[in-house]
Amino acid sequence: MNVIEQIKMSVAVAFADLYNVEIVAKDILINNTKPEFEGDYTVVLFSFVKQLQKKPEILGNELGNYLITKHHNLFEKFNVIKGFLNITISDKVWLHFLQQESSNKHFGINTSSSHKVMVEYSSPNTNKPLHLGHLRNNFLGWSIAEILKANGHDVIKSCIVNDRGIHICKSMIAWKMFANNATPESTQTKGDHFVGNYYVQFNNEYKKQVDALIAKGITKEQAEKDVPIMKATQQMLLDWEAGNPDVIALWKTMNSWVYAGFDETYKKIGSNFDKIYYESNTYLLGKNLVEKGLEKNVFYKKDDGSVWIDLTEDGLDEKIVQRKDGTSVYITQDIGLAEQRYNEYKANESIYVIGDEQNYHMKVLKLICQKLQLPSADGIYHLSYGMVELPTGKMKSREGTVVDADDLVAEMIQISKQKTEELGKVNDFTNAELEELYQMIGLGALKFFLLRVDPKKKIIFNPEESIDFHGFTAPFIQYTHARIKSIIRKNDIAALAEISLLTLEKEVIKQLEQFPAALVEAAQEHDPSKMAIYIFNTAQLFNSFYAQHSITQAENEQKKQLRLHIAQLTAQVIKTGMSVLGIGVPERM
RNA sequence: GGUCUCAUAGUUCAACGGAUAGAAUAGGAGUUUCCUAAACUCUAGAUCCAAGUUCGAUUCUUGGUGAGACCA
Repeated sequence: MNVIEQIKMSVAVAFADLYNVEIVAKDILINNTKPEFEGDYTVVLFSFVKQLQKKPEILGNELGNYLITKHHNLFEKFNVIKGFLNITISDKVWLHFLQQESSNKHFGINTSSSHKVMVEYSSPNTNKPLHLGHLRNNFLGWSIAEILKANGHDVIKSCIVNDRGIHICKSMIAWKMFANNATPESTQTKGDHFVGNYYVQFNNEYKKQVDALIAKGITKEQAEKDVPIMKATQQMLLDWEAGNPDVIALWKTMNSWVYAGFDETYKKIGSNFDKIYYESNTYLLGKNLVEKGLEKNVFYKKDDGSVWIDLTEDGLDEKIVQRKDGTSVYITQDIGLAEQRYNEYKANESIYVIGDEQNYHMKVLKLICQKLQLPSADGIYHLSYGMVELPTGKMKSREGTVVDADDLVAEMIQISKQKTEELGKVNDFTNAELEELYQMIGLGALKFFLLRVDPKKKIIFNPEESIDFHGFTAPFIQYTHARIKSIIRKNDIAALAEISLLTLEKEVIKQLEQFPAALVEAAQEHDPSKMAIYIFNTAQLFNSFYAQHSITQAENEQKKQLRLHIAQLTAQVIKTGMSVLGIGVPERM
């Protein structure tokens, strides 16, 4: 049990013992004591004042005396200021903790849980390459999966590839029209970019054709429907659905190009999946559920034959689930896929990492699943995240204002190379080691930049200003790790002695002791930024300690050993904490 | 039109209803005979507006303003 939990428990017992009132441990608020006051942790007492009919100061003193007397192993002293009971934890507690964990490679990792979670993320379209927004999605999804794993859950990473539909046909049509049988190989182009170029070309041609029709006096609306290229695309979609061999063959070929490109990108950024679903296999799912819904009177049929659900009682709208021609809509497919995945994996929880533009859609999805009484329904969780925008507004692939994922990754690696060379600290590295280091730092900076922010908030990315390598960044944390490792390489670690702690020594240990709780919180909140912030604070605190107190040249051997233990555990916490964010930490940099 | 998000230093981000609102960066001033200065120390600087609930509100409620998303 961690220190905060112990305080809560003993305060709850104290309330029962002293005043005969029952207070649940989790209702007791414990804060880090502010630096300007003496103490390690603070119990906030205001909320109990009314119930106990006691002045805060008196309550604090009675409580403090009780705690000191009953738990003299845990608490050393206390002071009371207004309604705040500031408690100093005994140094022995910190030393004991450090003794226990300083060489534990799995500190903070939980291995026991019966919870099974599926995390769906990435879910790309196969008509264009990945951009910065996809990177946020990938990093978030991958990280939350790792955070859950570190909490002992059984995690399945999944992905639904949007590999069919009108947008894919657009790329295909444009390729047929303009490519002259060019291929990624023949043009030396990465497959996803190659296909994406034809998607762009489609839109250019489409605009041209629309303008031509408007010039002939046709209205804009009509022109947009009538243009030959659009008609051809729609016909191609019908042919695809009918299984036309030529169309299917082209579709398979072009998708395979895209997958080759995606694989390269995924490999580089470290995304991977345990299970990949393809929309072309799942888009017909859910039809049987429409029948079931009608039987259960969850859905109703309109006169034109379309099927709807009325969600007005839940504060939402009426929502169509099947068109009058019998084709299903997105939501129906999603319900069908949810059911199929549950049958396959029986996960207790299903996390969808999807942008906040789909908040409404996901709310509806969960609600319908609940009304259909699907067993997976209550476990649906939408991990919603804000869009990545440019200073000029939203990124639009049609307008060419997207920040390409491959380009950005390459740029970050290039910058880290340049900075590393300027500093010249690793000139003895082999080329392979250098490449690995550049990648670790460049990608780390990028991942941290996207993960350190609360997922639900949008991120403004300014391409003019490159992502920082100083301050609240991954390189700062990586650097802290490298410095520690440098010391550890040169010094042997021996047993800890019982000595008193200086303020910064204690502060670092106290921070480290909170790591398991931080990992739990990040999982519960489904929020990697909690971990990013925690790790940064830890590194920052350690750096202050490092600047203030020499480790190798400590006052005496006991102090040196103490600090070596602190350093070792700090490095371990940084390594584990960064690893769940998908960021590596170097031995040297 | 309806629903939902968001609004904090110049900028980018924190803050379970708790003490004088924390960081980072940019600005100003410093630190290297000593473990890696991608670091450290000091300094200045902010809760969109107005009511309400509360011992206490950046946080909760209501109404505005501004930005965005979604639903027809």
